[in-house]
Amino acid sequence: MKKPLTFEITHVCKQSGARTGILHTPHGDVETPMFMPVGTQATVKFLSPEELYALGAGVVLANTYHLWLRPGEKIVRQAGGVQKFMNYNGPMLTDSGGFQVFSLADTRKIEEEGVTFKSTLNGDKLFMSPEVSIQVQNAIGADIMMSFDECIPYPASYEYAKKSMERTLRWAKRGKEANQNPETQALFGIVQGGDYQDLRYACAKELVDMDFDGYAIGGTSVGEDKETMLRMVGWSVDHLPLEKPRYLMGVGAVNDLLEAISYQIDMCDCVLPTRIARHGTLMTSHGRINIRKAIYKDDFTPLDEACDCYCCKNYTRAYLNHLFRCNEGFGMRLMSIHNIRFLIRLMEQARKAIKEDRFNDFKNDVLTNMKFDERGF
RNA sequence: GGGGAGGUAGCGAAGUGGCUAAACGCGGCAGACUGUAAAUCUGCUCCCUCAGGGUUCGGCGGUUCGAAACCGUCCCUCCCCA
Repeated sequence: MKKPLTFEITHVCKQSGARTGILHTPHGDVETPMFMPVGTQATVKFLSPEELYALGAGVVLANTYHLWLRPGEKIVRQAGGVQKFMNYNGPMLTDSGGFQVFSLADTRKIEEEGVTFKSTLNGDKLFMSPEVSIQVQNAIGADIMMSFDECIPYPASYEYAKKSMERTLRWAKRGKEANQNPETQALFGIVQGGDYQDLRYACAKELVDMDFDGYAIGGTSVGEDKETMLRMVGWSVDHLPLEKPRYLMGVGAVNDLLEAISYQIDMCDCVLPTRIARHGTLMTSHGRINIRKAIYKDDFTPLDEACDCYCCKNYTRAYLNHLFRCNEGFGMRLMSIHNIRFLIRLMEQARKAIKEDRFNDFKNDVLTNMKFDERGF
């Protein structure tokens, strides 16, 4: 059977064990480890596809739940798939709706068959199962699809984490069997199991037995501390095959990304850079700043003199401060461009360091020189 | 000249005898944000030696146990007619 996705490891860092690779997708090749910007509603908020190419965005995410509700997967299919619909010709990945099981917890009910959501748009009763999620993702047509899982909150009891993880495994199997496009759309399984070693191990092993195109680590970045997150990542990764791509879901703080790479993580996505940009918080090589602050009102220096993005090359902090205070969309756009470019460039630098067998040095330099606080951005 | 409306914290605007240092919005000052219900959310925003105290609602005077609110007077804005 033709494979929709192949993964090639190009180097393993002698210092750290971190690796670089190339992900070959139907919409092109991308280098790993990489950061993937999130475009939930078939758009990375405020950014055009041209800007995404310019940023070096490898893979862009879209969201199954949100596109299912609006405009509906049939429209996306009629458009010729999500890439045609949004005019983005690079590789794309759809999250399954599993995160909405977590983020929309107040308005949903989980059962073995699937999850009943109360529509966030009009209150309609909606039912998403592993089969529905895959059908919708088949219609959306992204290069990589995710299994429909339950992203559980932290903390969760052992009993609940176990019950949920076992159900997520059954859902993964059902989703895989429901996939109509196994030769053109890759499907990843998602390791769950909360903060419990044996559950993470068991989940990973079962998923590997099912043979997915890649494996994701889910259930992190849901309120736990950094130490806990890394513990969960470590356990999840222990029993995953080295030759398959590994995707740590929902991680985008600088220190988290660098730690993830140490665990041979190849892909990360996060709304963090775009969300905080819209809220006026920017990642810079000297740490985090909030452009709203009065001290930037007459600061005519670039946001980050070390950055090569369109925003930093052409505009000042004073101008960004002004645009933010005026609530101008162009400010949102410039700041989104910067934050995404900041993380993508960080990953470019990480890849270079890996290839030069000095990733640990690189990581330590970044974490000390950038003066990032506990949050890591 | 005649008639009418009104002056409340940086701005707009509620409040028309005690529950009011005074709603709410804006502005300002901070904080949060990790597979996006997020251009969102939270806190603070008269002064001070701040679990307390001080001084306020155009000015002055009065009524009252008590006034931003009631009365008198003065000042100032805006609208209509001439």
